[in-house]
Amino acid sequence: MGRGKIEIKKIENPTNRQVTYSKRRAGIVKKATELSVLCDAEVSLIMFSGTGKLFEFVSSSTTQKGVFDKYQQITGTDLWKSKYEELQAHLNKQKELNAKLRREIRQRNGEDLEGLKFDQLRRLEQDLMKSEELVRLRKAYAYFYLLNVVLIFIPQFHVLGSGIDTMKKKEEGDMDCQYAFAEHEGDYQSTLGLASEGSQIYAIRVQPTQPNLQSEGYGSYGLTLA
Amino acid sequence: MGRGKIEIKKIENPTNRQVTYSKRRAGIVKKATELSVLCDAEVSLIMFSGTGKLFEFVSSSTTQKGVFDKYQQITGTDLWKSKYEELQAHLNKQKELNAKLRREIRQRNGEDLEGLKFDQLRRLEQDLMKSEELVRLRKAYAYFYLLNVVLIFIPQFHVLGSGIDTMKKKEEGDMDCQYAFAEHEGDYQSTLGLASEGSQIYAIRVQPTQPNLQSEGYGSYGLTLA
DNA sequence: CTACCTATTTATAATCC
DNA sequence: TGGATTATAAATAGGTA
Repeated sequence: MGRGKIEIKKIENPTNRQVTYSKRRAGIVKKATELSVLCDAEVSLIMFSGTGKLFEFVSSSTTQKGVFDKYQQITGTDLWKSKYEELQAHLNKQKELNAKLRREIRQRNGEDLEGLKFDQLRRLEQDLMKSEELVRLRKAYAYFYLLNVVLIFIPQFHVLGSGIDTMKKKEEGDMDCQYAFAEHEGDYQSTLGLASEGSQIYAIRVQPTQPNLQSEGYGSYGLTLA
Repeated sequence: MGRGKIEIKKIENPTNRQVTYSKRRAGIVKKATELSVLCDAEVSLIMFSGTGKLFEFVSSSTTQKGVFDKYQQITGTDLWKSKYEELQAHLNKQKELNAKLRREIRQRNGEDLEGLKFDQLRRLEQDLMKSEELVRLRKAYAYFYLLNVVLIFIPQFHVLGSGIDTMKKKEEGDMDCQYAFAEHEGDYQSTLGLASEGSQIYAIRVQPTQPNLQSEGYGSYGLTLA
């Protein structure tokens, strides 16, 4: 080397250390190049200086990825296995969940019922009936909405039967409005005297020209029972 | 180096090449060690000989995985990106699908119906009714099964009404059995004269002591309409 | 293969610009 | 920093065991 023997231990002076690093780095890269050419070997050399700066060399016949793939293949370990496995496990869970959901849908669709016992089938039937009722209720909402009618839900009136007649009888009841649909743009004069069977929905004519009678809740309108 | 200047090109003699590889490999590993100690650098050196044999060196302060993670972090590239991205994309698709399935279930359960229009709701209602019918049918099967009755499905009889009376009237019909439930272990004398409303299911008394009358299909029994 | 030997080439520490 | 110089240590080709 140079003027006097070198002790192989960390150079304390940062400037000298950096200078030595630059020189020796060039040297080792040259050695790596020679080795790969002379001996037809694949060589990968990666170096980080104390400041974190990267220097690398890799034989022209390959790439860093190529070297590492081969490295992992030969050492028989996948260094990123855990990362991969975690993702894979997550995926498998999702797939499993998916299968369950699909099965549930099939059963709710009247398919794939072979495995179910009488009691389970009875429960499923009741479930479906309940759902049907909810959908019907919602459909009624949607129907009125289509016809530009504001709907008021009055939960206190439990079994009122259906139709406008019952509604008229209960005109003086405690009308604690819980839901009010926003009005549809269009003809506010439309009025409909229908209600979903067995539910507490009433069609109410909107009179937007009248001053507000109520001012709390989800917006307020001048309302009169049709 | 040695006796005379060396030309930096592949050594053709395999033995000499191998010898040179061994010597220079030791040399470069020594250089790498010195570099990492003297200059406090992280060094990774991976070599494959022409025969595929692996030699490696890595600074004691780190590991090959550590070096490569840092390498990828600094170069800003994930060399195994595609591998993970593929998996990740798959996972995301599953999650998305999952959300859709959940939504469908919720809707079939009468929840989360806000976004649906009248027509969609009507379709959903019809779906549910159809499903309910199927579940009811299956329930009837299960009920008869519970009671140790063998059921025969006769698809040709389309609208027969319900009950044992109709069945008796059609006793002479073309009975092309398509489905036959395996008998339940227990009392073969049980007979039930009920059928699921509007479907073609009949309860038939099993007479296992009698010789087989039919021998094709899913198993054959001696049968008499109850 | 590994170890040693030795003539030579290379690498490089110290120094200066 | 970045080269050029130079004295000297290290590396190593080729050989032998």
